[in-house]
Amino acid sequence: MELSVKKEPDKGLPDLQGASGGVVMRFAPNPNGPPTLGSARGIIVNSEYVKKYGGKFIIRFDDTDPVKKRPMPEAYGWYLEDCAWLDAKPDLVITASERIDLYYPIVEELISRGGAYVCGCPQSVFKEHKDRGVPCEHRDQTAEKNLELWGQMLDGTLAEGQAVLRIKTDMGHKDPAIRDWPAFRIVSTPHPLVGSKFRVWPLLDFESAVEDHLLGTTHILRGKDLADSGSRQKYLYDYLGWKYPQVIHWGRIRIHQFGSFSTSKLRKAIEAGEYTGWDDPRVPTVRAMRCRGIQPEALRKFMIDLGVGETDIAISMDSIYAENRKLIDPKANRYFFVWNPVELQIEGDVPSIAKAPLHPAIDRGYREIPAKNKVFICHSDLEGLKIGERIRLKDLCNVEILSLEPARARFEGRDVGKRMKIIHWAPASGVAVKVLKPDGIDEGVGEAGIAKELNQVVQFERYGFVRINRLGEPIIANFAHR
RNA sequence: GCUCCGGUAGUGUAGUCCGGCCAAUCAUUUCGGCCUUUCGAGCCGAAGACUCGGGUUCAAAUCCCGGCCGGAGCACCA
Repeated sequence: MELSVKKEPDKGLPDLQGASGGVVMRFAPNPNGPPTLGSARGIIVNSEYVKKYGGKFIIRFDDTDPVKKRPMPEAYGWYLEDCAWLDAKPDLVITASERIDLYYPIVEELISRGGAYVCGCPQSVFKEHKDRGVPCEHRDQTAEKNLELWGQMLDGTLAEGQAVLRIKTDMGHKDPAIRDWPAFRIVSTPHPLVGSKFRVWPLLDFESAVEDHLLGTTHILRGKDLADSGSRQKYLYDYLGWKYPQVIHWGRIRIHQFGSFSTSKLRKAIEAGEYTGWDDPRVPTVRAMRCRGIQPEALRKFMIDLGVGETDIAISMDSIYAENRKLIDPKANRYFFVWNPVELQIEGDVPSIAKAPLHPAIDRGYREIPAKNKVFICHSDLEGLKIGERIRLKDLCNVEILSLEPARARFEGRDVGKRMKIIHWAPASGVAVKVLKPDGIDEGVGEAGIAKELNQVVQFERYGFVRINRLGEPIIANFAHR
């Protein structure tokens, strides 16, 4: 008898076709800034597939535009740093700008096989040809002529803007995006990494296609904005007799809390001083997340759960925060931080030391906070109090409110009462703390023990999780989430 | 204008290829209760979705056609 089998919900990433023998996958950023959350998705999902099937994970810097998307020399290292932090160390790192002379022999081969030609049409003229679907005069040049012109591109006889190398596809192709696409152009601006070593630079479609072949890439994950690239590149693969990798496209990712962002826009805003830097808590970079105490595992889990759908998605940081909270809640020590502090005078026999657990559920010992007849409480807490009300100062004592302005209270015993309103406080001798949040800055005073938590994630009770980033006066913490 | 790709709860996501086990998964979110010397933590419970219209079929989230909505490409950008 056959048992009916309940369909199991798929966990993790969908299977890749033809991946059983291992995969070679790459993430190919242009290093014109540090990785953003969008890059993190590419880094994480590619590396996760390599972990799943075995093989090689490659970081390839597609830095072939010295002008419009000019690379930042520092950014190459930033990518590697963030990859390591994301537990996605590449097996191989290559940089396209250092490999341009690998591409030139391929061009000659292509020209000889009639797959490419040097086109001298001004951009606007060629666009007309493309729109009408008719070849331009250069398309039928002989291979010899093309080789000669290619040589002139390389040796400087032809100036920037005078010629491009095109891949021959089909000028009558029903999709205008596919018609004879440009593969190389002349750029006289020096490249930030290799200077003026090359003057003829490949465009993305060519560089990426050739590198994917050279590196033995088996599977490509790319944004669906590049969906037409495959159709273009297949012509090149056919001329050369290469086998095209499997391709998966995914949609654009937007984040509610950050709106739409691009590396170049961020760069401008930072240069203009709108943000303090690439790790400003208001910015959606991987390093900003790190400084806020977001754990790499949280990012990994989140990105893997997103999967590889082609739909454009608008996600909320809430899900990342929820993942992160599960990870850091058991790890983070608790401290008191009072924002918008106001003084509370307390009459009577207030204990001179409060003994409070570093964690409510896990035994990690205690912190000792000096108290006295004066403490700080939050202005917002004071506003909610009434004269005569009895409340508890957490881990210290109970008090009865005598007056609100100025704030005064009377010691009313140390035993924890049932159903009593509990607020937190900070010692009069506390340290200044400044919390940088995505939506503003909170300043206040915290207990001195915070200074022992440099580079750690802690929870400020009744406030949220923060990462302590700099000691000093004040101590600087970046806000993670509630 | 030409071309391509999508559309499952507020947000994501599984299921769609190979129709029935889907009165649709999981997470997040929101709300309620319990617990708690912080909390948006924990425990328990609830809310909430197949873009629309036709067709095929005993049976459609799943296949076909059309509409609507959304995204992308048509750069000497990546």
